[in-house]
Amino acid sequence: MPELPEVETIVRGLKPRVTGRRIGRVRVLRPDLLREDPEAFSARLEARTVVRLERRGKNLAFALSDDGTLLVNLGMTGGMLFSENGEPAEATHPGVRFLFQGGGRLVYDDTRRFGVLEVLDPEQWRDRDRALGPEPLADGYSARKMARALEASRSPVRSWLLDQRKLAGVGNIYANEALHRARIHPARRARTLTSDEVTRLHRAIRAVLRDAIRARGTTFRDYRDADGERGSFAPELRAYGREAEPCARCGDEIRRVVFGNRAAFHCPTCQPEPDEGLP
DNA sequence: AGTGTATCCTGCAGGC
DNA sequence: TGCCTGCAGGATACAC
Repeated sequence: MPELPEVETIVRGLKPRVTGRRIGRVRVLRPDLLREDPEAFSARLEARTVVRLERRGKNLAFALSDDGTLLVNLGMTGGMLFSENGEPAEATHPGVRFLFQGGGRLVYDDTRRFGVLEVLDPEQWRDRDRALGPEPLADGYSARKMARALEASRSPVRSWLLDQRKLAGVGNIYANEALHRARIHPARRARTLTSDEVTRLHRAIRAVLRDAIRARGTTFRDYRDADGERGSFAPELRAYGREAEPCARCGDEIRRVVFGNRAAFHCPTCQPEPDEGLP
């Protein structure tokens, strides 16, 4: 569910609420969200202060006063809900509750429980951070850098975009949207993109992520921000979820194809099929 | 190296 | 109304 724009929206909402606050009690209602036992997890958080909160790819990283990091991946249906008084009204499947000293409650909520919460020591966090690709919205992320990385891969470009080791934060919605905006078929092999196409794709990714952040994310069904509010980007989607609807650019019918185990949406006219070269 | 498949889990929409 | 199937913003492990 949550991709870069959704996680960014949650982080922005949470930051002023949790930064500088000391964690009191941690209650684990759903131990399968963790990779260690609930007692150990809670013990590594209680009495620590959140000194900083940042987004890395699709993850939330809470920097703690003892140099540990609480890393949260929201999976498909995870969310972080904050309430100053009592349980957040939107919490339907609470998994972990963080009670702050002096009031304030943060609830990790997740219907399907594909999410993961873990406390990392500095070395573990450093390794995890290194394993992720660059941030697409970083100033230093140029079309040139992207071109070099694409050249090294024979994967379909949509699969490349979903690989968090190549680029951190893009998921299925925004991969499809960026490819539609850039007029590139999702199954094109990464290394076959022309330099014009790479330039368009680089620009399209950054534009669609920024547009979606401005709209506070896409709510298809589950996604809610830290206050339980929906994102408003869904009506602006041009390809994702629009099978059989007219393409906003040319009017042809958007098609849905499946590869890499995920649905891909494209306009057959604007995003022509790659000819894989007959024998 | 890349890709299809399965897995974790719940809820909802659509067909009959 | 009820039952069944398929599908979903993610990540990973496996066999070929």
